[in-house]
Amino acid sequence: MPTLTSAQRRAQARQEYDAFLAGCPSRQLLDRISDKWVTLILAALGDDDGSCGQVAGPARAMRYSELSRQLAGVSQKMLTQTLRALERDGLLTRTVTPTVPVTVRYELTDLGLSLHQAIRAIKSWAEEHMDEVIRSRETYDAHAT
Amino acid sequence: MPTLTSAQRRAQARQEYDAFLAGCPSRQLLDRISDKWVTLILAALGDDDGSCGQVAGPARAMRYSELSRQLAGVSQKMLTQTLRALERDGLLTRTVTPTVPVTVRYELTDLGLSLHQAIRAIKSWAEEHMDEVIRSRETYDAHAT
DNA sequence: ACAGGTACTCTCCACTGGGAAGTAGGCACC
DNA sequence: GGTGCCTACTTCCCAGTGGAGAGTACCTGT
Repeated sequence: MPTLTSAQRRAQARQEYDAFLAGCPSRQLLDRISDKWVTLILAALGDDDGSCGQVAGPARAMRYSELSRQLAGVSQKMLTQTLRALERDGLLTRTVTPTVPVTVRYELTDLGLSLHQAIRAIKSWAEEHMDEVIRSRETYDAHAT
Repeated sequence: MPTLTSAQRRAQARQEYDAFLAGCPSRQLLDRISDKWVTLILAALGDDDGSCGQVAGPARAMRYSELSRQLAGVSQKMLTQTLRALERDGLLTRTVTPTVPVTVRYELTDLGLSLHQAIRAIKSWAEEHMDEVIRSRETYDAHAT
């Protein structure tokens, strides 16, 4: 085989890279936090409100229905799925209390709390710079027209 | 209409929330950085290698093909799309030089660089705690079996 | 006995992102 | 001089992911 097409070369590179990717912990975490609902749940449980400074409250532990209400955009499927994933990763604990209707409480672990701190940094950035981003979008769109 | 079903109430809550959501800058940003490729491009351009401590290099500006190589997992479609979005948001600049085959250079703006700093915090967290997460997953899976 | 609440699960569907191939347009080799 | 290659994309098609909404199990109050 004399020459490889660029497509072939790219495919090969990707394969090597994927193999390397699978073994990279940081990348795995990135896939985890690159999930909209993960960050929102972290924010909701991490005492600061997850809803832009309105429904505040230092609620450290929350019930399924509370989370569902606070993150109103989430589908029940994704809420359950995401909570399970976070529990699996040791970021929160799930406690079932066999009360009248069962009560399930979700609470951040120390690990989850520490990740929440990192996410707060992103949130601060957003609050500080989001207006710049929005202005940039406006001028960009204006030029594009 | 005497009673609303819980489904109806939920639907209503979601609508109000969505309307409010649209006006929330932090949430908009969250949608932006909750994109796998956005963070990876930020990492690649932000001088520290985006590839787990291997292909290091303080390359501040990169060409399309360089990015494509370094983030080998990305499809060309998504790379283009993501770069355009980041340019629109004022996080990076796109410079076309009409050389023999056109050369396009992408470079972080100060704004992009500052976001990169925040993302580094997440990266540090990952490097510090990812082994705990992995261990948690293993024990969780073991119990589930 | 029947509506209601909690914490889910299930099914269907629309949209998103991936893969691969195509495009423009200029050089370069034969 | 035509075939082929380079970069930086765009386009098309398809599979997988997430959302909407209904269904489930179990108990309670009236």
